[in-house]
Amino acid sequence: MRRAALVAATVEEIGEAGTLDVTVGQIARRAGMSSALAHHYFGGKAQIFLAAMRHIQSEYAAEVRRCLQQAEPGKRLEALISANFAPICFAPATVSAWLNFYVLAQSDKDAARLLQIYQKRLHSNLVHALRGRCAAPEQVAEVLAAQIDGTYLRAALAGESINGAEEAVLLAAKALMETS
Amino acid sequence: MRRAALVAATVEEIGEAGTLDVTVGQIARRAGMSSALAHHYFGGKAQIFLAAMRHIQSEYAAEVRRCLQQAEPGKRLEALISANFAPICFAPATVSAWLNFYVLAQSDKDAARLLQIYQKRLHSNLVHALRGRCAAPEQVAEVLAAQIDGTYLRAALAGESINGAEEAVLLAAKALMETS
DNA sequence: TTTTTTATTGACTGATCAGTCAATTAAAGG
DNA sequence: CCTTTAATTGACTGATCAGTCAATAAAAAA
Repeated sequence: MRRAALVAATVEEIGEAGTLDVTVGQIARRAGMSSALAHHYFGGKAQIFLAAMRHIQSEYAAEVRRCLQQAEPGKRLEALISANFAPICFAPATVSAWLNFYVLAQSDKDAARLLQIYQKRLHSNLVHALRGRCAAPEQVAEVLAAQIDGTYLRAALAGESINGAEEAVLLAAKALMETS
Repeated sequence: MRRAALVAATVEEIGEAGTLDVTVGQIARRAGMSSALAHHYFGGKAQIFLAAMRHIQSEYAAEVRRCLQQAEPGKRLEALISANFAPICFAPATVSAWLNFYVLAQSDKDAARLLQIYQKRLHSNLVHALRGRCAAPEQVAEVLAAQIDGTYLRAALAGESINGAEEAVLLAAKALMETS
């Protein structure tokens, strides 16, 4: 499928360049087609990138479901954190795409809407996972969401030493639950 | 001073656009001069933006010094966190510039170096402030640095509801110190 | 005043790129 | 086999912009 190839090529290209300033031509060439065809299938550059982010988010959502399902009831939070740092979600190119997506969401309405969906879902997942394990799930969820995003940010910049990221978030989570 | 005006205009323009894709012409016009003059003083667009980030970082460093100085020895960490959320450092345009700076640091050598300086200094400040207040200052500093960056990230995207950001980081800091 | 240096700009250039389109090839349907 | 539909592309276009430069104005030095 051409659309799938373009979505994959988009993530790879952005991951390699580290910026959203990749041309449609580059993406199309990597996907093995002409830039005109890319336009034919998606209409424009913005829509190509949004499709790529939707794909990343659906893979993320699937990973979350998978981890939550096979988690014992009292370990939902650990499963949720684990999902965020699964290889599919935490690959350098993926993280780089996220970082650029954040920047885009500041100026692009569609990106902002897509981001809000992710944030709301993460928040509600966190609150649910925290219920019964701390006194103020809402407040702790906010803090933990920032912790996850911040760890992502640093991962995108570190490149290599991504080790310890999940452990860091787990540490914060445990500390927050024990003291609130 | 022309250079100062350009630096200020750069931050404003990026803050308003939410992206690094602002033209030298826009920046120069906001600073009340021609784009040719902007090139005359800085040499190129990249250097204009780097100068703006250096300015932001020097203001930040000054705020950190100020807060640390007037803090009692046992409250260094609180002072450090407070500095990060001072109006000068936490203004929407400033946070937006930071976010774009992060993205740039993925592909630009000079930006990466500048970012590393900031990260190293923040880390060493955190470790110093944590010494004697928890068992594993190094580890906690990593977690807290991510917490601060993540909170910044969310601030750039929230726009309005920046309230509670400092409180969130403080909450995380206290929890981490009590449990490690 | 004259000269030299600095500040300043409008007008260009060269390159890049998103998006279009008419034309070609291939596939599907009848 | 013929026809209709879909896939595919090379070649363009129009616009944008970073960076240059020669020329002018202003200020400083002599």
